[in-house]
Amino acid sequence: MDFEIEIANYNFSSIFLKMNNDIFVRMISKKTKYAINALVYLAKRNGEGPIVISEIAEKEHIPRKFLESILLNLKKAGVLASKKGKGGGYYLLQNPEDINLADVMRLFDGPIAFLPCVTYKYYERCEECKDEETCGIRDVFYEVRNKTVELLKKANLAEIIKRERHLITDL
Amino acid sequence: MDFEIEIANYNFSSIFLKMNNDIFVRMISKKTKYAINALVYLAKRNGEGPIVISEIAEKEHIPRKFLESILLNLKKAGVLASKKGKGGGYYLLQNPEDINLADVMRLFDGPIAFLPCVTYKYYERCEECKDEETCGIRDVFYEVRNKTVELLKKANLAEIIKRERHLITDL
DNA sequence: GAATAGTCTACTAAATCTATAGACTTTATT
DNA sequence: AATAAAGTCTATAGATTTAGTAGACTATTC
Repeated sequence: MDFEIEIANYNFSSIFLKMNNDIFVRMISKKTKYAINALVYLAKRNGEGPIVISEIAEKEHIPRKFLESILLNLKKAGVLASKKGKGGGYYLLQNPEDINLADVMRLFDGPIAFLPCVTYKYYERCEECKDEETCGIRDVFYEVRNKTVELLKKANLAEIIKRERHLITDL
Repeated sequence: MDFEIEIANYNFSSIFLKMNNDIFVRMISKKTKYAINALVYLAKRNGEGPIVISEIAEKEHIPRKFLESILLNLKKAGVLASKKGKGGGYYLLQNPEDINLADVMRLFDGPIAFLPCVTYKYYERCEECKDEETCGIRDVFYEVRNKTVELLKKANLAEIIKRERHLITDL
């Protein structure tokens, strides 16, 4: 991986205005990241029966109590199932092929689009917008949303694990 | 524009978990939206000399005082110039072709990537990550970032205005 | 019935977003 | 020189979100 492509025409002052504070603001939340990591972990051990929270927390470096609530959310969303008591834990309820990053991100962080007027299920007009029908900005962000969702939908748990294997092989 | 494509394999519970509060959390900030709208406005009137803040604020439905600080930021970034006193105002310092959405978004909202480990200039390791080199999740988000930046870089002010004209024609 | 393991409710500290208020500086015009 | 126009700078604040933590409760297995 390299980022050479972009160096060519980088015009702007490269300094973010918010240099003093945290600039990683619009990224996916830790909740989503933890969820994805936990799901990949469970996908790798799919079929082995329930896995306890503490194992996932430890192996994936996720705060245990925080992970609890995340897994609970995934259960409510129908992605995971759980078993209480000894020998209990969490396991996938769907096939690894059917759980993709677009859905996980939406579950925890809401719509993937950059603007409310180009979301799939949560459409909302931009307050300041003069005419949505002819908005060139919207047109761009609509394109970006579509491409992003397309790539994230392809990225299911099985695919992520496959990529991991490829990356290891290429080392 | 329609969203039919996606309906086919939408597996998850379609209800966001954070239904009670604002779900439009990860979208671009109002600051960025206002900045883009102001820039497009200035691009349309490029060559007419300085435009006063209040005119932009009024026409684009942006809170005046808020817009002030945004334009100041854009000036500091070298995108705009200003003139004080009577007959003053703001105007583009760069060609409309050279001001693109990727740069504007970065300026106000920080990196475009979904993960700190795939940013172009603000790389940071994910704390919880076990091995970045073989991370399938990173691989996916790297792809998404590249495609997104590609589309957003193409979207310069001239392009946005061109799209607007096309959309009007198609009505 | 004891140990294991998930469930639920409540709380908190820190940060960010979206502004608003007001004093100050520079410039053009009369 | 005075005045009005217009951008600049500093400070503040309410609302919301994020990333947790604490602790009591419930169900299951041995």
